[in-house]
Amino acid sequence: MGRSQPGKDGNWTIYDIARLAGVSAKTVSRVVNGEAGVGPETRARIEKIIEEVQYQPHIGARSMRHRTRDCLGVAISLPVNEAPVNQDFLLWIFQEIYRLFLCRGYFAVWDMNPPKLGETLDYARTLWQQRCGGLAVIGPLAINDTTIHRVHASGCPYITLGRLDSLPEVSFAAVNLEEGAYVSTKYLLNRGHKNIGMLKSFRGFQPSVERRRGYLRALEEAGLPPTEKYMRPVSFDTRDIVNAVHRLLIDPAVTAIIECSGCEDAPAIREGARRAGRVPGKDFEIVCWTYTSDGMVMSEACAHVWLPVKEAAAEGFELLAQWFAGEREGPIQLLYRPTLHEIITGKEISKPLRLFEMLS
Amino acid sequence: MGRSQPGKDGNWTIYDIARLAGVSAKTVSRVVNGEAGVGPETRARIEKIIEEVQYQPHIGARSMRHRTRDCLGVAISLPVNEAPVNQDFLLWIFQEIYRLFLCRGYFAVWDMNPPKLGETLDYARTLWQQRCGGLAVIGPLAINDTTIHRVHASGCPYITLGRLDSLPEVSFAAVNLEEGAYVSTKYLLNRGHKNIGMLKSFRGFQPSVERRRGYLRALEEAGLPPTEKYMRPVSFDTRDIVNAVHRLLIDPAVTAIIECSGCEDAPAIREGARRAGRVPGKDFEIVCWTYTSDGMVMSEACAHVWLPVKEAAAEGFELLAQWFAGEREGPIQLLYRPTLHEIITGKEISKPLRLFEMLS
DNA sequence: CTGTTAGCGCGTTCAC
DNA sequence: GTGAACGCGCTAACAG
Repeated sequence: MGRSQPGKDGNWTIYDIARLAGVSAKTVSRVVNGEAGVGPETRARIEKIIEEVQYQPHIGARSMRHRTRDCLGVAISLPVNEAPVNQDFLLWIFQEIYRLFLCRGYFAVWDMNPPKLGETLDYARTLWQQRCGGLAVIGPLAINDTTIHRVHASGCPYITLGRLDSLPEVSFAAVNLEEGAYVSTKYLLNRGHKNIGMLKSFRGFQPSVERRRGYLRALEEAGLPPTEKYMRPVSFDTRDIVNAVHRLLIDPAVTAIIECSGCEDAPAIREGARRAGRVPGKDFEIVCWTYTSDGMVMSEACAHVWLPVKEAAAEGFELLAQWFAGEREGPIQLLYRPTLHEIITGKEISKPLRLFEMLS
Repeated sequence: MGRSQPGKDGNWTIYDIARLAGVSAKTVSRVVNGEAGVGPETRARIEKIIEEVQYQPHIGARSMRHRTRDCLGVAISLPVNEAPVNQDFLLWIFQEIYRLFLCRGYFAVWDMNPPKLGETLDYARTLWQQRCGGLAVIGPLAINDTTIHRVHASGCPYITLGRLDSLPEVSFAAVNLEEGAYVSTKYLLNRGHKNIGMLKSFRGFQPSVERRRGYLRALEEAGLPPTEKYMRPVSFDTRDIVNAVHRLLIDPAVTAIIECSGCEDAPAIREGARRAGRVPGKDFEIVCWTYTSDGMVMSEACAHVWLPVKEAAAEGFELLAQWFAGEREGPIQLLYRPTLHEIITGKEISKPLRLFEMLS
C-alpha cells in the first residue's frame, strides 16, 4: 500500500501512477483507456500499480476533453411539490433507470429541484454542467418550455414523456392524449350525452392542450358547439376535484363526466357527486382514465380508457439506452394509443400517493 | 439569443461570457461565484449575458480546483441482485435523499453496480472519480470491506447503515443488532427454552457477526454452552427459509426460533413448521424481528423485536446533510436500540418485495 | 475594482 | 513503443 503518497487531497493522479511505474503519463493513459501502443510487460506493471492503489481517473479532467458518456441525467420538468408524480410511478422510473443504465455500469445523476429561470424552469442543469451525457425528463412539459429546445439542440441522447407543440421533433415516448380525450368524448356522445364535463388538469402544460383538442374535435364531429365551460381545470388536490365535480353536476344539463385528471381519485368523484345530489351510473355517467391495464379506478364508470403511459415509457427508456450506447440515433418518437374498455374485471385500485405527500 | 457562437460543442465557456461582456474571465468567475470585487454595473451586465445565453459553469473544470460539494453519491455496498434491499426501503431512501439533498438544490449520483475488485467491491467510484463530495452507502458492509476504510480516510462526509468491526470510527446510523439478538435470546431463555434456533442471514457481512455475538452472549450468561448448530445461515430466498425452519424444527430439542433473517416472510416460516409437523405458538415459540413500529410480521409470534432501522437512518441522513453543508463535523455515530414487544396490535404485514424481484 | 498567470488531471498531437 | 508539449474551463494567487 501507499508506495508513495498520492496528491495532497488523497487522490492519485495519472502522474503518480506514471512516476511509480517509471513511465510517462501518456503511457498510463493508454493503459487506462485500453489503447494499443504499450508493451505487454509495461502494461502489466502499470495495471498492477493501478490495482494496488486503486487509481481511478478524475472524471472532471476527462470531461474536459470529451463529453461524459457514462452517466445519465434524470430530471423532473417541474418542482416536485407541484408534480403529478406519484410514488409508484417514481419507483417504477427508478427501476427502469436501474435496469437499463445502473445495471450496465452507468451512473445516474438526479436533479429534482430545477431553478426557476424567468418564465420557465431549467431542469437540464446536469447537462449544461456536463455532469452527464444524456437526459431523461420526467413529468409534463410546460407549453412555453424552452429548456427542451436547448436539450434537443445539444444533440445528446434524451427523452421526454410527452410531446410538445412547439417542438415536433422532440424525442418522446408517450400516449396520444388527444385520442384519449376524443374516444372518451365520442363514446359518451354515442350514448346520447350532449353536455359532457371534463376534469382537465395540468393547466399550462402540454397534456392539457391535447385533452382539450380531442374533446373539441369529438364535439365538432358530432356537430355540437364547443362547450369550453364544461372543461374544468383542476389541480391535483382532492378538494379541488370534489369541488369541480360538484360544480359540474349541479348543472342538470350535464349528464356525463370524463375523469382524465390523472388523479385516480374515485372517492373525490363520489363525494363531488354526492354533494350535487347525483348518483353515478344512474343520474349521470363517467368515463375514467386509468394507467394500469388490469386496474379499475372506479367501479361505477361506464367505461375505462387505459393510457399505456408506463408501457410507452418503458420502450422509450429502452431506446434511450440504445441511443446512449451509440447503437442507434435519435430522436425517439413513440406514440402509444389509448384503449377504451367497457368492462373491467378486477378490483378497484386506490388513489396513489403523490411524491410530496410522502414527506413528513 | 446567440449574440456570438458558443464553443464548437455548443457549450458556453467563461471566456465566451467574458468576451461578450468585454471583461476578463476572472471577473465573470467572480460574478458566477458571488464574490466581491466587481462593480455593480459590470456585475449587472455580466449577469444579464449569463441569463441570456443561460451559461452554466463546467462542473468538470470546477472540480479540478476543489472538491465538488454540490452532489451526493448514493452507493450500494453489494450487487443489487444479492442485496436484501426491498422496494419500500429503496423508495424510502429515495425520499430521504430527495427531502434532504435534492430539495435543497443538491444533485445525487447513483451507483448501483459496484465492480468487483478482488475480494471486495468498490462501491465508491463516484467518490474516487470526483463526481461527488459525499457518500451514502446503502446495504450491509462485508466483514472484509476495505472500501469504507478508504472512504473514511478521504475525510469526506459519508454515512453507512451499519457498523464495522474493522473500523470502529466508521460513520454510521444503525440499530444495535447485537442487542437485538441478545434480548431475543434472553427472552426465550426466560420462558424456559434451552435450544433456540436462529435464522441468520447476511453471511459474510457485519450484521451476521452482530447477531451471532448477541445470541452467544445470552447463552453464556445463562450458563448454557454455545450451540452454534442452531444458528442456521440462510439466504433471502424463500425456499431457503422454508428449509432452514424445517431442518431446525425436525429436531425435537428445538423449542423456539428467532426469526431475524430480515426477510419478514411469515408464510415461509409457517411452511417450514408445517413440514416439520410443528405448530407455532403451540409446539414451539417464535420471536420475530420487524422493521416497522406498528406492524407485525407474524401473528403467531410470542414477541416481536422492533429494529428502528429507518428511524436511525433518517436521523443519520439528517446529520449527513448537516455535515455535507459544513454545519457539523463527522463521523456520525448513531446507534439506536431495538425494542421487544410481547403484544402487537394491528394487522400482519406482508412480505416485502426485494428490489430485483421487481425486474421483469 | 479588475486583469494576468499559472496550474488543476487528463487526452491529443506530434515527435522521437 | 513511448514521451513532451499543449490545451480543455475554471479559479487561486498575485499584480496593477
